[in-house]
Amino acid sequence: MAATTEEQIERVRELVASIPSGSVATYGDIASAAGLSSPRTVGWIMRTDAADLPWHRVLGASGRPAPHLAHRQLAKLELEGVPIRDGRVDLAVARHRF
DNA sequence: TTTGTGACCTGGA
DNA sequence: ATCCAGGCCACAA
Repeated sequence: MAATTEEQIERVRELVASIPSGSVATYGDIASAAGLSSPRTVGWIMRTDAADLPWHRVLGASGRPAPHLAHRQLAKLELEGVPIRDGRVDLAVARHRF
């Protein structure tokens, strides 16, 4: 696969949209499942063309999103029933398996 | 074109 | 546990 194509972006959008409420996924998992070359590309998509997607269900591998979003993410996730421990998401339980 | 930046990941100190 | 360095890909100036 060469550079990122519309198909890849579409795939990522589908994956993010397919995450059920109460579950979360990591950038690395999405990148791997979508066939992207690097997890960084997923972050790029989120920033540019994922405003209408449940991006708040996407976290980093550390179970903690970016600093500026963390506040919002955790609040929404907690409302959806995602297990949060000490400001960190319990990936072992909330992680969605594709 | 080159450079800097970013909603990342892994591994080592 | 946290911090740093290298690798990764795409974009804006």
